[in-house]
Amino acid sequence: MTTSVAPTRRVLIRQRTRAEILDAAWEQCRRGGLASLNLRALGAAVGMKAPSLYTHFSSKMEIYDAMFAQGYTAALAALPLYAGERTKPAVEQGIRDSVTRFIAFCLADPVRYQLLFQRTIPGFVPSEASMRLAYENLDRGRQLLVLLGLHAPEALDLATSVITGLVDQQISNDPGGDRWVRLIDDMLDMYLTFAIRRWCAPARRS
Amino acid sequence: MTTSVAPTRRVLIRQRTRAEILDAAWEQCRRGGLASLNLRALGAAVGMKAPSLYTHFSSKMEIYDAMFAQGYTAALAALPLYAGERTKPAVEQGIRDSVTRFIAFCLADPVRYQLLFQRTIPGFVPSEASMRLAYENLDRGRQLLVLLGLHAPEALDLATSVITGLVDQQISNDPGGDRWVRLIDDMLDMYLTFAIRRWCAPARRS
DNA sequence: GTCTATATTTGGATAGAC
DNA sequence: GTCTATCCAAATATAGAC
Repeated sequence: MTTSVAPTRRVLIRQRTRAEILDAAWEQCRRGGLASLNLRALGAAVGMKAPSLYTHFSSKMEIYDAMFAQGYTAALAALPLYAGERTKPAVEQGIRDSVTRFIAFCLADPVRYQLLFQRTIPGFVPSEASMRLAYENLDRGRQLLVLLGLHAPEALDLATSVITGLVDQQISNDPGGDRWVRLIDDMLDMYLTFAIRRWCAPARRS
Repeated sequence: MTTSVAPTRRVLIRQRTRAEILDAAWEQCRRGGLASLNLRALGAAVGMKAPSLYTHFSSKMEIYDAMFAQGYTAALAALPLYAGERTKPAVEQGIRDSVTRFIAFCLADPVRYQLLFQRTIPGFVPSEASMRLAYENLDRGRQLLVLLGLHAPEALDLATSVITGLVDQQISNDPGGDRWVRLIDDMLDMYLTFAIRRWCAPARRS
């Protein structure tokens, strides 16, 4: 316990080196795809040899895990909790903004999207700490829907489904373009109209 | 030209061997993931050594390509052209059936889905012949929507987006379960209601 | 904390005998 | 057409010197 009291200069340097390595790792993945992460090249990019990386990360998978945690932390930052009025039109607009921002966040870095939201790295299993960030993220989406009166778990599942569907198609079939991005407003109209009618039970009917 | 007149016994045997290899390749991928395809193990599975595979396929990527073509051929078979009545309710039911069948086809073999509909194998680029099968598949979806009066390209893009979104979420977050499969009918209600209102211009407006 | 050297594994592909 | 023998090229990870 006493060890963490004084944030030594040495510790700060280590943290900076770690951050540099992760930056280089992102850069390398963006260029060659998520699976292309390579310790020799990564070492070279930060001016060291591959074995030296093991001073900072105990394995390649731990690097992926740190990237995973960074990505979800960024996602949470991109989706602040809604703090506007609680009137229905305001909340609905808040949701529209959040979803639009979330999709922009995803498309801004397809490799990050792949790491965070698809299961594509063979041996990679996120640590518990990282998974907590992921759950927190999903929960933020849930809270948004609750503000609209959408408490049903199905409402959230359908929402994640239409959002990731749109992002996936955009990335897979029109990378860098806007063929699906253009459909965001239609998608939101479609989803909100349906979800509110289906799960918001205006009076007491099922 | 004259060479293809007589389908020799030798040729038939070659075709059977090819088919055996591909079956084993699917099996191997289903077990270890799409990227796990390995020529030594594949050879062993069909009772030969790795180099012998090169008699039948000129490279590993050519095996993926053959699997890709097989997969899309199966997809086309799973989605026969609609041949029922042309009344609107009948056509709409036909679409619902087709989509439901298509989703079942996708979920029946997640590895196949990954190969056909996601970009996940590093160096793999489908051949032109294989791509034609992929386009033919998409076109079948387009034809279905046209029967409903949905000619807008956006209607097709939104449809592929909601369908793949549902499949992706099911595979990624509840493999083998039905958490998203249960939402198929809701998803169809949502999409069809919206798409018809949005793009079917009942009178001459917009 | 970083290096050199190396172990270890893996896996695609080719040459040439049979 | 299939084999054995090999080549070649990654790439992760460890040992031990400095």
